[in-house]
Amino acid sequence: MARIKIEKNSSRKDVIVSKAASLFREKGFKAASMRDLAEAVGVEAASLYNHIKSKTELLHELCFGVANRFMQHMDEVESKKTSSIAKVEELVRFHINEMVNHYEEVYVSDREWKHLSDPYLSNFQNQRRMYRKRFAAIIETGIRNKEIKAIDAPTAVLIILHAISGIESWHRSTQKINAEELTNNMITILVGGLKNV
Amino acid sequence: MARIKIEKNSSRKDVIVSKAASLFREKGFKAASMRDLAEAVGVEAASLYNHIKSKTELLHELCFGVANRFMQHMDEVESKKTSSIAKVEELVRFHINEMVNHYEEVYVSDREWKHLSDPYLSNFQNQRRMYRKRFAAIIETGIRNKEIKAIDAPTAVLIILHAISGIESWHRSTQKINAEELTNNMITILVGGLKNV
DNA sequence: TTTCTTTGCTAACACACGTTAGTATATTAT
DNA sequence: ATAATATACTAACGTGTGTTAGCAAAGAAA
Repeated sequence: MARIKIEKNSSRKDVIVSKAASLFREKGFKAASMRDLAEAVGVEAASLYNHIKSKTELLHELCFGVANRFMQHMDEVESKKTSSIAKVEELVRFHINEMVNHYEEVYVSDREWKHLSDPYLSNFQNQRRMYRKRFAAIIETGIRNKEIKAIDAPTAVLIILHAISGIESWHRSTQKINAEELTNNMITILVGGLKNV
Repeated sequence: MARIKIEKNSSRKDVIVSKAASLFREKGFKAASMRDLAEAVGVEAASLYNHIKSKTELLHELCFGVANRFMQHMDEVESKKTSSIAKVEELVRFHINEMVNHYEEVYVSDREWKHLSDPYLSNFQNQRRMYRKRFAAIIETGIRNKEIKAIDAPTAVLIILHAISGIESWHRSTQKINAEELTNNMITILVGGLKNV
């Protein structure tokens, strides 16, 4: 009888959620079927329901797992007593790091949240909006301090966040530069471009 | 009997393709059903098939329509005798313009091409790869000319293209700055950030 | 008006989907 | 060893999907 193999400190549900992340990333939430997922896990489709409530729950788990990590990091950054530009850089570094090392979950959370349903959907959208506002507020402070160029802060946030999500292409590309180099390049362009000189 | 209303110089198929764009954008290709589309068009689902071959054909139409426009523009830009930085700016302006004025099609082409199937899929992916290579080549020339900062060109392309696709968020946002202002802000950050000073 | 073509309709098909019920088999606790 | 629990299986359900067949009505051409 096939059995889901687990590693230490991880439940069978964790295994399912993780496989779901890579499947949802590859095919999209709607196009990925529970039978696909079952096959990836090595079990029959019905068996999955001993561990999870529904397909949608998997999406919740992924989206809010990612959202909570980002929110918590924002809390930490805001409470620091560093310059605005340093805060921006730390936020950007965190984003890049998440995108490089937790690619599948972050990607899914970013692209597939549309398929959440209320009240989760509204909740998620609010968190996103809030995160971006807080990010923009940091940039605006930097502009007032003359650390940062006088630009439209929401537009800058939009550019930064989407640019980072472009690391998706990096993951797919065959001739990858290494992760550190990628990070440095992105920091140079994104953060360097903001600095007042 | 309901009839698809057409405007001058446009077929009924055009109407369907256009409605498909906004539906695919809103729900995603897989989640949007032909019955949804039929309702948006104002007709029964089966009637659509008097004008189109399949659901997938709609996606082909959208993806390659967009891809061809971008490719043709790249041809034009490459053949000009202007500086590299001017070429980059023109490419960026074109992208922004397309994203602002043909939002739905461009968005769908960008996010839903995964659901194409071979040989269309490979064809589309190749076109994308080529486009990016040609974009990167322009930047590299600019670097050799000392017009542009010494950065990793493919990374720069990745950042630029994804940043622009972030205009999606601008479309969804309630307090939009106007399109011209948005364009100027993006040009400032993206193109300005490349220039060697 | 009559004929031909276009465009719409209803009905239905075959299939893939998420999920549940009921049951068997491992693993863990007593 | 026995009982209890966790996990897997097979079978099937209802639903929604893309699409086709066959027929009706509308518009264009004669």
